[in-house]
Amino acid sequence: MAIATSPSKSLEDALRKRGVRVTRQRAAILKVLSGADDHPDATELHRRAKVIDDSVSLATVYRTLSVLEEAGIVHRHVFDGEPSRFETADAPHHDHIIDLDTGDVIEFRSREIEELQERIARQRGYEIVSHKLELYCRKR
Amino acid sequence: MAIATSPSKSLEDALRKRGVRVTRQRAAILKVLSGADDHPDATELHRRAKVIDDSVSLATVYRTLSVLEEAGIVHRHVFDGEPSRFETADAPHHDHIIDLDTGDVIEFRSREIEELQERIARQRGYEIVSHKLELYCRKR
DNA sequence: TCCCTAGTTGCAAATCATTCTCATGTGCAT
DNA sequence: ATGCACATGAGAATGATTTGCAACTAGGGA
Repeated sequence: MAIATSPSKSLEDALRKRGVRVTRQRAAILKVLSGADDHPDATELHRRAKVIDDSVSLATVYRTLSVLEEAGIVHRHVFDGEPSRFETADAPHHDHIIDLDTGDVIEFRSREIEELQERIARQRGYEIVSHKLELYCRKR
Repeated sequence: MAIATSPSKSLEDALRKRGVRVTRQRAAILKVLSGADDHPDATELHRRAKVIDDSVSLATVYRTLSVLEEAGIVHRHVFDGEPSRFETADAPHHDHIIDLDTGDVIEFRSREIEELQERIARQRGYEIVSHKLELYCRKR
């Protein structure tokens, strides 16, 4: 018989394995994060987490997001002029198109660009720790 | 005899031509901006502008930067976790390497990446309004 | 299962960058 | 030189995020 492990449960295990305590509020936030298919910000995550556990405070949402980011479980995206948005780090690396009219975020991936970046940094004597490629766009 | 037009004087003319008033404080900020070879933030620009004209307030620095940005005379860069930085828009378009250890900003340019971005956006039915490519790096 | 304690939390106050309000001042077309 | 639409300084307001602190609790060990 297969073990039905929900995505947030396996994230909880991953956290415990790293010595991070899985509290009631962290579990709620994890569940929300792994169920999200968009790129919510802290306030929105707070709103959603409260549905699961009304006691979760906004401060804890922020604290938890930092913890999860450091654990490599979520990625933070800072788009121009808006609060940070978050997504689980399970998907392979990708960059973003931000629809300026709707705020929608479309993910894309380009191995070619990635390689060019690598080459550029190397030429200048640097190694890339992280990078950000955002296309602020409008429908044609 | 050649007319010695300082970089900030020609910026002043460009502004007046666009119907933007060149006030004492705007002139000071323009002089600082055109003399800067780094990427200062508003507070740093305020510090420098006060040397020229002690009356310049931080609020006016912010207001002026917005005006200059809209006039296309300066570019604003929002790097992760730090206040916005500014530079005059005279140099051709370029992207940035941010040295994570020193905060230094190195400019670079890649026509190939630019074209790839263009293609990616187009494929998704978008046209690029602006884009951001930042490489957060460490010396190798 | 119960305990203990280092790690967590909620709340509110604090920070930080940036914007806004408003009364006063001034660039510049006429 | 003059007027007035636009600018400015000072400080309060805003919005996102962080922090101080006293009360709580996860989860390893007895």
